[in-house]
Amino acid sequence: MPELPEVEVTRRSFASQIEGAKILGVTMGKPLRWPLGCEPQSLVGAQVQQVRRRGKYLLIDLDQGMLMVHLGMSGSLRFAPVLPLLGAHDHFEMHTDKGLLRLNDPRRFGAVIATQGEQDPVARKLLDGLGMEPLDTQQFSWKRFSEGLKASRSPIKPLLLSGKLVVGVGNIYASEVLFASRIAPTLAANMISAVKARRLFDAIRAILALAVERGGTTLRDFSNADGMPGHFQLQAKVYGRDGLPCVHCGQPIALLRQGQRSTFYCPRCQKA
DNA sequence: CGTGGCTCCTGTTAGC
DNA sequence: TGCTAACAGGAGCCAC
Repeated sequence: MPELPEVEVTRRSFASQIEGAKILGVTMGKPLRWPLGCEPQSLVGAQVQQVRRRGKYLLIDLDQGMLMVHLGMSGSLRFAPVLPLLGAHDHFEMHTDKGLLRLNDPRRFGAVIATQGEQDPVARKLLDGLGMEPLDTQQFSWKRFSEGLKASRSPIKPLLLSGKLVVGVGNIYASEVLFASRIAPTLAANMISAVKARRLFDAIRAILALAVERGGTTLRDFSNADGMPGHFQLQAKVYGRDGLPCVHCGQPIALLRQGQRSTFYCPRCQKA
C-alpha cells in the first residue's frame, strides 16, 4: 500500500499533533515483522520530540531514543484523542497524553522498532545504504542520479524498486515514472540515454511531489492518520491497466514480471 | 559485490 | 455459489 507519498502524507497528518506528547502506555498485538526490541513498559514516560521520515520509514524521535515505524505492504497509522476498540489487525498502540497512535496492519509486514537513535546498530542496519530522498532537492541531484544509473547494469525497474539509488519509489510509481519518461522497464540502467535519464529524474520528482500534495494514492484502502483517504486518483496511466489501451497511443498495455513484481508498460511508447 | 529468488502474513479476486 | 490458486502497494536475507 504505502509508497513514499503515502508515508509522507501519514507523517504530515499527525506529526505536529503528537509533538511533545508523553507516552503513558504501549500495547502490542500479534508479532510484526520485527520485535519491538524492548519491554513496551520501558517506553512509558518518554516524550515525543518530532516525527521525521527516511525512505518509507517513519522516525519518531523521543527524548530518549527513537521509534521506527514501517507500514510494510498493508499498514496504516491512526492518531486521535479517542479510537474504537482494538481490532484484529491492530498490532501496536501507544497511549499518550495527546492521543492514541495505532498501527493497523493485516499482513504484518510492517514493524515498530524501539532504538537508541539513528546510530543504534539496529537503526543503522535498516537506514544505512538507503538512496537519495527524491523530494529533497539538495540531496536528489541530477549529477548523483545520472552517475548512479551509469554505475548499474540492472534493469531500470528493479533498480528503482531497490531503493539503492533513490528511495520511496514503490511498485506503482515505478511503472508510472517509467511510462512518463518513455523508458522500457527492462532497459539496463547504464544503457539509458542522457535525454531519457533526465526525463526519469524529472518524472520521479514531479510525480511523487504531486502525489504528496494530493494526499497520497488510494488504490485500495490507504488513509492517513486522520482516517482521511487520499485524493490522488493518480489515474494510474499504466499500473493495473494491462490489456487496456495506452492513453497515449492506444496500444494495449503489457504486463511482465520482474523480480516477482508486476510491471506495467506500453510496448510502443516505452521502447528501449 | 551485484543480482535474483524466497520469505514473512492475511485478505481479495479471478477462474474453474 | 463455492472452492482454490494466484496475487497484492515491501524489503531483508541468503545463495549464487
